[in-house]
Amino acid sequence: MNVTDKTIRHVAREANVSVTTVSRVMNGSEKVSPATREKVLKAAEKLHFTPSRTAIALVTKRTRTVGVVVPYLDNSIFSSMIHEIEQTLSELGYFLVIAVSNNRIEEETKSADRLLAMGAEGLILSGADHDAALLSRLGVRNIPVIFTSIWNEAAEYPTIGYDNFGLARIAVRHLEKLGHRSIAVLHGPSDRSDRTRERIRGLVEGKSDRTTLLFFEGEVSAEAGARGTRRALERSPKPTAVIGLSDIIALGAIFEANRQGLTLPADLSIMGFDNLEWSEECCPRLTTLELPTRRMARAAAEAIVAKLETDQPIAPICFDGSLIIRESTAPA
Amino acid sequence: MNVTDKTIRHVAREANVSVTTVSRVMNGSEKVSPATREKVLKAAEKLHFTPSRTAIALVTKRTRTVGVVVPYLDNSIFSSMIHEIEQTLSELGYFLVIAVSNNRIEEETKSADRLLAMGAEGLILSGADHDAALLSRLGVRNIPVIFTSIWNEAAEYPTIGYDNFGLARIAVRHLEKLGHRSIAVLHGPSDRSDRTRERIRGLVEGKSDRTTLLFFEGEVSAEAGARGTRRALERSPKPTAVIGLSDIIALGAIFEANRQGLTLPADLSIMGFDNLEWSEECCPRLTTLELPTRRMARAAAEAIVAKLETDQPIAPICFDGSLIIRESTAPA
DNA sequence: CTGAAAGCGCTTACAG
DNA sequence: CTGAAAGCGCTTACAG
Repeated sequence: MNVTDKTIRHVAREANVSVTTVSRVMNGSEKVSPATREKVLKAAEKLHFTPSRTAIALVTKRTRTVGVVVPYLDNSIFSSMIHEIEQTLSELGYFLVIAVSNNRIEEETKSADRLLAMGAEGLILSGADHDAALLSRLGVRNIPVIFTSIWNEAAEYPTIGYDNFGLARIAVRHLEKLGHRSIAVLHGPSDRSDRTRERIRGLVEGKSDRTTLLFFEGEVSAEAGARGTRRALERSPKPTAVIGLSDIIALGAIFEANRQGLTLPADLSIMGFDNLEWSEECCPRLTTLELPTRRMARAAAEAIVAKLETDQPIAPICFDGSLIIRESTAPA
Repeated sequence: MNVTDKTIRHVAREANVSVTTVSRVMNGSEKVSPATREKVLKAAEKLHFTPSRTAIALVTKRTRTVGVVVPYLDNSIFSSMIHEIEQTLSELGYFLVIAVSNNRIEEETKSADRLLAMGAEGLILSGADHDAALLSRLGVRNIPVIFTSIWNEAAEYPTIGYDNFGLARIAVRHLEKLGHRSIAVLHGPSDRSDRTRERIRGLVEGKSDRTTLLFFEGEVSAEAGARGTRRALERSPKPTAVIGLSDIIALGAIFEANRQGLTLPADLSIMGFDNLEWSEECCPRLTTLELPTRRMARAAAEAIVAKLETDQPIAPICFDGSLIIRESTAPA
């Protein structure tokens, strides 16, 4: 890509062979004599030759690039998901391009188009809820797509994720088992996230008739968690437990409870969703639902590459999450 | 890039002009009659034509892509930095590719090479401390580079960042003004981060002779912050204040202090560095040094594009940070 | 096992 | 204002 960059022709000249032969060596073709291969390799090394990805992309119509758009980057499990995807793709000889949607459909659509423009041959998206126009464009162009962080066999594209509904049901049952009958639920924008909607549904359908759920919607942030907790504690009777549908929201709840001078978890049980890096470390240590982020990320990356390489259909996968009981929840 | 994708030739045929003319229209050249331009635009739209970035890159030797490698993605200011860089580049018609180094020189080198392989024409790196071989490779290829998050006029490449030394000095003086004479400093791996070293130097050179600094090194995480605090509180006399050289470390300190039943900030003052999104919300609200991340990110992106477009030399910039005094620090 | 030639989808002198 | 032709750096039939 640079003036000083050597081309395949320089190598050919240096090794006294044709560019065809150089190309074959660079691509590990068998049909080259060991001696010739040696010569070419030596010449390539001597000239610091790196094949032009651009030229290769133009002729092969392959970029070996996959795109992923995530709702958030900070204070979320998405950064570890990206890390795992990148690692897996890298092992498979692929590149990753990423974009952030802030959980907004329009931003996601713009981001996805941008990633496509950057050469993404396949896309990994969060959730199953997307702009219809985007989906149809992807369909027309025949772009492999995987929906992650969700499990939905009826979705337009294969989902590789986990069962938000079932996990939320586990959460509410844990709280009920401890005797909680009035629970505040702090969650992000439900109209913009099917994962959130699924969790809410799991809570609602998983709870017993004697349990009351109070919902507070806000952003996915500690600030929103604190605010939701404040509003929840103004109710009477006060809820005895709060569940944040993301750990960062639960963290805000802890902050607010501390600020109000409550003793945790005696005065208020708090649960999260994610199991972020600091969740075990916070005070009290956070009871939460661990999501199978890394396994999911790896599986998604592998599946999309398999699809790209051998046109193998993508098999939907539902990974298990797990309840991690720590110190932030106690009997009501 | 796809079978169904139209090429410039299809458009030319549809509009009854040459590919040269289509190219000119797509590039907004003046030398096209309005009527012809109209015809071409109509044809392009009708065929859903999108020029192949790959082909354009091959012939122009320009990818309009810049790469940035950051030490971390989660629990850090780097995600907002990336967001701002991406936005700026996007406004300027450029693309962003990113990679994470985990603050390790070797990973950074690998990442940088990967970004270059992906077509990055310029690189934004954190700090001024990098693999010599990488730097020389960048020099040979004449790749524009900017070092961020640091200020160092003697660096091999222009720095667009802030004065970690000066900011740390402000921090220690704030604590001293409150009467603290024994201060625990919790920081990340100093051998891997010149930014950390600068901050430590600022603390050491900024403090008065009567103040004692106790250093505890660990990862950049809440867990490490908690562990460092634990060890610090085993000392006698106990430090009356702790400063985490990142907010996430300070958060760990808060967790640990809470766990030990301390009353904050009366029993222990805690300060951070970053001003993350939740720093104002935590309990007690965190006194910290706000870093000019967004301004810095925008300036870096603009500078590297200017360099790429007009070969304008990159002017180093030092942005101001600021001390934000909140509730986590009190008189000793 | 090796190479000459065509072609991927564009841009850019050059000529008119 | 418009177009024919060469060429960017590779790969891939095809021929030998």
